[in-house]
This record gives sequence, C-alpha cells and structure tokens, in this order.
Amino acid sequence: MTSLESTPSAFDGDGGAAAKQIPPAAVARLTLYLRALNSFLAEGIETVSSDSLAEASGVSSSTLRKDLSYIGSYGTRGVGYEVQYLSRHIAAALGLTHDWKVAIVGAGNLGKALARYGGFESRGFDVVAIFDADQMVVGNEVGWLRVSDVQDLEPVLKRTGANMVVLALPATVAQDVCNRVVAAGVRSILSFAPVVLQVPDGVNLRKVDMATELQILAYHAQRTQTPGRTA
Amino acid sequence: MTSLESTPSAFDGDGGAAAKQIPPAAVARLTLYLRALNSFLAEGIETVSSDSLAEASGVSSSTLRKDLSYIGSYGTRGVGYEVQYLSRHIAAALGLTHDWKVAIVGAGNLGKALARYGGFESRGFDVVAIFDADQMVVGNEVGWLRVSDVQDLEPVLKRTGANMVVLALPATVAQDVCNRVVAAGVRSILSFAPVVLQVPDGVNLRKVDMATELQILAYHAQRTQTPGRTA
DNA sequence: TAGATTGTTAATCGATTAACAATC
DNA sequence: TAGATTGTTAATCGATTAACAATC
Repeated sequence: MTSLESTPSAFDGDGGAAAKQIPPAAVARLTLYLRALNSFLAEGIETVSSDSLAEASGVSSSTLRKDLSYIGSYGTRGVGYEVQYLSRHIAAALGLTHDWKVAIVGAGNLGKALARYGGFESRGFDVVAIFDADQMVVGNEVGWLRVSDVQDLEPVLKRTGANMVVLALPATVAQDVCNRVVAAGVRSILSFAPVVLQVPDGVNLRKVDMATELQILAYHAQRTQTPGRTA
Repeated sequence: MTSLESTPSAFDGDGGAAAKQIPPAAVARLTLYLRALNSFLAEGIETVSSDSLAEASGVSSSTLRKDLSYIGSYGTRGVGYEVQYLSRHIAAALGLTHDWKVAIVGAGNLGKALARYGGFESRGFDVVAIFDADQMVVGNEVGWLRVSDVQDLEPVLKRTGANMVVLALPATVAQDVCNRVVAAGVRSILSFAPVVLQVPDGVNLRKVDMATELQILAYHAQRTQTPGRTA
C-alpha cells in the first residue's frame, strides 16, 4: 500500500447497530472493572465513584472514565455509577451475556489445573471437554470430565459445541493441533504453548507464556537490584 | 505538572555504564526473539536475517530491527545476524546471564503445575521452594521439592535465596501473602491471583489472569461471530 | 443553590511503520 | 562492483493524562 487508497473501513460511519470498536487496551481494562464491580456487589456496595472503582482496579480515574465512554454513558454526574447496572453493561459490551464453551487440549499438569480452575466457571466459561494424546491419560477423570482422545478432536468439539479452545500442550505439537482446531471451526484460541502460532485471518489467538513473564521481571530486577552476582 | 520543569531524567545523558531504558513493549518482544533464536540454534542455523527472525517471532521486520537497536548493533549489513551472538546479547540485556531462584506460593492445581513445568528450568529459572497453607498438603512431594508451610515463608525464602515469587493462590489471601513476600525483601512477583494487588514502589508485579484472557477473546468473538444465540 | 462527579476535549506521550542511507 | 540487509530517521498512529464544562 503506497499512497492512494487507504482501506475504507466499511463499518465506521453509523450504519445501523454496528457496535463501535473499543481500543484493545480498553477492552483488557474493562475486564478489570467488571471484576472489581462484582466484588463490590458481593460486599453489598450499590454505588461507586470513578475514583474508587479506578483505585480498586489499579488504574487512574481518567483512564477509567475514558474507557467507560467507549461503551456508553452509564453514570450519573455528581453521584457515580450504580454497581449492578454498570456491571451488566460492561458484561454486555464484552459479550459475556451468555456462557462460552471451552475445550482444553492437553491434560498434563497445566491442562488439568485449568480444567479444575474454579475461576473459569464463575466467570461464564464452561469447560466442556479435555483432550490428550497419551493413551495412559485418555479416559482418566479430571474434575467433572473424562479425558478424550485427541484423535477424536473434531467430533468431540462438534458434539460439545465448544467455541473456544485452550492449548496446554508442548510447543512441538501446538501448531498441528492448532490447525485442526481452526479447521474444525473454532475462532477463539488461548495458547499456553511457548511457540509462535500461525492462524488465518478471522481467528483470534491470545498467548500466555509464563516463562516470558519471568523474563520480563528479570529485566526489571536486573536494572534495579543486580542480584547475587555469583562472581 | 503544568508548563515548566519537565522532570529531568537523571540517567539519560551518557553517565558511565548506565544501561538505557528499553521500552516495555520492546522488552516483551525481546523474549520472543530469544526464544526463536534458541530454536534456530537447536536446528543448527547459524545466521538469520531480520526478515526471517521477525517471521519466526510473529512481528514485522521493522519492529524487530527497531527493538534490537535499543540494545546495540549486533548485525552485519548485507548479511544478517549471527544466531548465537545475538542470542547472547539479548539474554544479557534481559538480565538472563545468571539463574534466578523462584519460589511458588500455593500448591494447588496451578502451583503444582507451575512447579513441574519444564519451561522454567530450561529458560534459567530454578524453582527452589513451594508453599501451602493447608497442613494436609505441607510435606507432600511436588516435582523435586517438598511443600513448605507458608507460616515459614520468611525463613525459607531467606535460606533458599529466592529472588522471585509466583503467587498461585486464592484472591482472598493474595494481598496478605504478597505483603509478607515484599517485607521479606522480594522485589519481583508474578501473580496468578484474580485480584488487584497493591505493592510499594520498587517492587515489580506482573499479573496473569486466565479468565481475563478468555473474556478478551469473548469480546472479539462476539464482534465477528455472534455465536449460538440460545434465543 | 452549592458541592460533587461524570463525560469529553485537547495535549502529551509512547509505539509502530515505512522508507532509505549506510555499509557489508 | 552489484546485491543484500542493517540501523536509523521521520511520519503516523494509538494510548494516556489533565483539565474542565456539563449536569446531577
């Protein structure tokens, strides 16, 4: 693309109910606000100001108000936000008004930990299947599930209606399994495999790499401390 | 801060060996380059161009070269980069020239999975301790370690020389444990607890929240698909 | 009304990209 | 030398922040 013809964004004008694009950084923070609001709700708190919600979420109130402005105006000037009301609207904006069905591929330590992790169910994600390639593991119980053979990936994904997949498997096989998952029609993938995965356009891939997180910490630690130089 | 007096950055001029600040986004990507380089190395590839390294890392070559420019000039024009040489320099820039000692607090599903995860050791992180509060769990074997009582947190951190801590415990107790870890002198913390933690200045805290990752996927999925509306 | 707090604007800051001169 | 590829510059793009008018 050199000079003329900037790609015209077809859904930008007004065009019906087309929800506006929320900046990625704001989407990530909206999940924090939702979490904070839900814990306020659990404490019986009915109203919050942008200042207190921002503090509970670890962001500035300026950032908070700007982020909320992307999804609408759900506050009252001079008063604040009604907790439940705002929580519902953030959930709606994030697409969390119905449950999502999650399949986990890989029943090693991490896969099992994820399958049993209460934090998914409580936030609207149903784990509906878990797979492994090892015949010694297939058939084992993990939480409420039995481990399926990864050979049966496609039919089981179809039968369970899974629309999200978590990859918790070795780097060496991640791309192969990822391809099969995509071919089976899944468009949302969360990968814990420490490798770069290629996916076609229209497939959403997010990555979590725990060793990478430690490496980033190491960088900052080295700058400030300069620890036990075992000379 | 209104008009005059932009904060003068004390270490910007030249001033001795003071390593320049690398932008956060670049630090995160340097870990990807390092991973890609090490897998090139394992394949016996000795030289890479910015184009091929960028592709293997899932970024643009422009971004790659800019990122590398923050740590120095380790390539040869017309030729590319020597894999091992660049790998060493990135590792040095990230503070990965010596091993880091990691303690895990929480020996539940996730904590155990992390303790056994081979990806840490292979990238220079030694897991030296794992803690739990449950007396039924204390003393159990997890990988090469025995679970310590979290009551003994301070002495065990000291004895093992842990300089990084991973929190893999419930949201309700995370802040308390975090405070103790900080008081014990640890300045690098990776938290998997789904809660905002407050830490003093000078402590590096990174957060991984798996449910949040799924929520972000849900937002994008809802925008493109609009799945199984169970009307 | 007076006090409080939102929603929005405009300014600043940082990150990404394209392009190309430098140079192997 | 001719071809290739880095390192760097300048332009663009997106994110954050401060400030305040709108308004409950």
